Amino acid sequence: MQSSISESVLDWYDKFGRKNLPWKVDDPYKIWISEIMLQQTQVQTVIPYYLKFIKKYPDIKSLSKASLDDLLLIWSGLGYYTRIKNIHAASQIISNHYNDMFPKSFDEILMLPGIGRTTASAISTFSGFSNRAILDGNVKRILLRFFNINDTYAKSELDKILWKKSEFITPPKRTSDFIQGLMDLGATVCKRTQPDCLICPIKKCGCLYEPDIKQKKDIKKTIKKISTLLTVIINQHNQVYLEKITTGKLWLGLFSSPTFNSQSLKNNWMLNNNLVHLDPMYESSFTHRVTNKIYHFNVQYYFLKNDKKVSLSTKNWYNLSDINVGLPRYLDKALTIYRSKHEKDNV
DNA sequence: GACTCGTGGGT
DNA sequence: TACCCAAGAGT
Repeated sequence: MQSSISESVLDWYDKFGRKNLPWKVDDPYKIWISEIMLQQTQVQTVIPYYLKFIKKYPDIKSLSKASLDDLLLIWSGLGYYTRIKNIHAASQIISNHYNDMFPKSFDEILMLPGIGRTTASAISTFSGFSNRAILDGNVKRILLRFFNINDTYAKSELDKILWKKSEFITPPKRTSDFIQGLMDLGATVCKRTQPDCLICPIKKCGCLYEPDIKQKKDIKKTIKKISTLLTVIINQHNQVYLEKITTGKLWLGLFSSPTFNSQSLKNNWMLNNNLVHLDPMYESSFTHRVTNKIYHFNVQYYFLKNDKKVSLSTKNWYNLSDINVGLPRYLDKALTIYRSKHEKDNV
């Protein structure tokens, strides 16, 4: 007689589950913020961002008063910036239409921007408003292995099958603990690499996974290499010149030193701003990977003395020791290089 | 349905 | 190194 998956997962969760995560609280607002942060982002990365975010914006009311620029600043470095734009939009909806109370019904939660089926299920179930299955990366991996599902389906069809399976194994009682336990199991036992099948609580439930059988590999995707000129300008007040990114979708709304795809475009910009007389203090280069692209940044650092010929806007300068706008990680890297060189120069 | 969106970590 | 994946959703 095989034990049921739900009982086994719940027993295991009671003993080994991650119950001290900071978003294990009775507040749908905080659960919402954590669930958005956790999309495609590992727990250890999220924790410091979550703590800082909740400290500054402890409820819907404080959040709904924040500007998008404020929110991009606190999200800076976490990635997938559309998430925080959606949080901002959702906060306005909740403030205007739900009287600053996070909605309780699954359908209302699902309507909010940035919230799909898994996130809506997680928020409403963890909040005690519903008892729904989820289908995140952990649950997908567990189901694929447990039921030995062939990876020959089209993606949409596979998702349908996996959702059915997830609903099938998800119990109507203690649903919150079950879906949390399932994710914990995926993260700590049924891992992507080197799964610990010997200690797995649902092995005895009829798991069909055989770790020794090699899985077929996906088709390799080509990685684009992109070369970019990054122009870091520092003035005599230890301020850096930054512009808001307004083109494309990547890093849209964050702030950066000017970037150029070619030397001639950079030359034109230098000419238009009366900067051609400047020589770089030094140069550096580094790479920054973005999913299927690798940016190779060639950085030139300029020092600008008080120079009235220069036509850069006076509004675009930010104190290096306290930059109060959101930056992409690549600019952090570039500024870290500057700071380390600057400190050496002062020794 | 394929593609995009960031960054950190693992192999 | 080059590639994969992580509490996915939107276009």
